[in-house]
Amino acid sequence: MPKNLTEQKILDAAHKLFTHKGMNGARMQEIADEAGINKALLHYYFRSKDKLFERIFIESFSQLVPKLNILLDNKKTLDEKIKMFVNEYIIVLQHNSFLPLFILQEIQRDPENLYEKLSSAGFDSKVILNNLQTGMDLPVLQIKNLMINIIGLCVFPFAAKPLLNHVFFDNDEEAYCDFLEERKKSLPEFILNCLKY
Amino acid sequence: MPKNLTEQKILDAAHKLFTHKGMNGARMQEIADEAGINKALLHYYFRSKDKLFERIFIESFSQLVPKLNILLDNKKTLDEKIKMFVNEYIIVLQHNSFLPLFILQEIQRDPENLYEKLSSAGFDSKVILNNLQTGMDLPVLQIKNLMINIIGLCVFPFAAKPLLNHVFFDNDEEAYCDFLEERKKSLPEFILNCLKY
DNA sequence: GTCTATACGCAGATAGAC
DNA sequence: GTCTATCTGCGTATAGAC
Repeated sequence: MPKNLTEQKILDAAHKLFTHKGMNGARMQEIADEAGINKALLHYYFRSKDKLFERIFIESFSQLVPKLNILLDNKKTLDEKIKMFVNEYIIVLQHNSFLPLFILQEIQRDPENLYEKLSSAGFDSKVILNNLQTGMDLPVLQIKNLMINIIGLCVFPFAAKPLLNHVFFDNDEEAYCDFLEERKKSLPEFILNCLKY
Repeated sequence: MPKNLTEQKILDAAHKLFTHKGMNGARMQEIADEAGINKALLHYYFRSKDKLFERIFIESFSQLVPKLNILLDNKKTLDEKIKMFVNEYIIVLQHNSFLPLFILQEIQRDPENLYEKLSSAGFDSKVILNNLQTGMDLPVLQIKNLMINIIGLCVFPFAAKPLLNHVFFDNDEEAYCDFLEERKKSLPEFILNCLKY
């Protein structure tokens, strides 16, 4: 819980603007307006745009990292892992529609920075890959492929949402929500089917 | 073929910078440097940054649109359509690694603008959906789901490339190329498997 | 066509009153 | 803590010489 109300208003406004427009697209003035305060106050609380962005970005992407570790839970079968992972991953994204594109932009803008954050958030791809491999008995490359497929399938409908919603659902927001809701169930089936051959 | 060499050098430079950094991230000075010419010359040839960007963006994304119409070719079976589409789509992306994120950023930055361009490039989702539906006998929602899956699976490895290459291939560029090459074959199988149940 | 020099505006950041 | 006013630098764009 943040110290006071102003700080929280700034964080909320910054979250909205940064996730919608990215680091380069968002303006400090816009953030101040959105928060209903003055530009100078932003700097009083967070010193610089970089620092404010850093704060928002870490808070946002950190929500996703723990979900990856669902794939490590040895008490579950592969089926259960995938179902639970997809479900929880999509739930986070439903509450943060702009997160995927936000992260993708950062992947491009400053990859080195992101690797460090991933590590310090407790992500280790080798552990996950090893774990999956002992449970599945497939070549490593196929496991990598599978992970990329799973994540891509979760992420893409959000990253491309404005376009997909227009093309496939005539910009009907509710229809798109239904579509995502349905997808939480159908996607694990889609993925698991591919593994049965 | 452009009128002269300078114009071509500018277009090449602009293409590189815009696709790597997006409209907001790219700087006119950088583009001029990359082209080995002066900033003023950019404006002499293209008047404004907006106009230059417009030119590059249309040229880039137009390469992808025609590929979507592969799905309309009634001389092919569904299997063949999907195989050919995935293959050709990925080939374009291999020659334009930054295209996916470039387009995703534009989806966010100015969606309205993009819809118009899609239409004028000859894209009509309803025609494609209708065509697929008569061939497949599935509910419309499932067809939409399928299309989103196919495109997402093609696009994601490129949109997230810098991160995926680091996490799964230790930044070995060649390994990542091999992975994409292999994927051109395995992806259609992955998708078609899901449809056989 | 291509350059140098410069105008102009905007965005991030600071100074200082309250 | 919060404001107004202001500085500084950068990025786009233009003027004008060659």
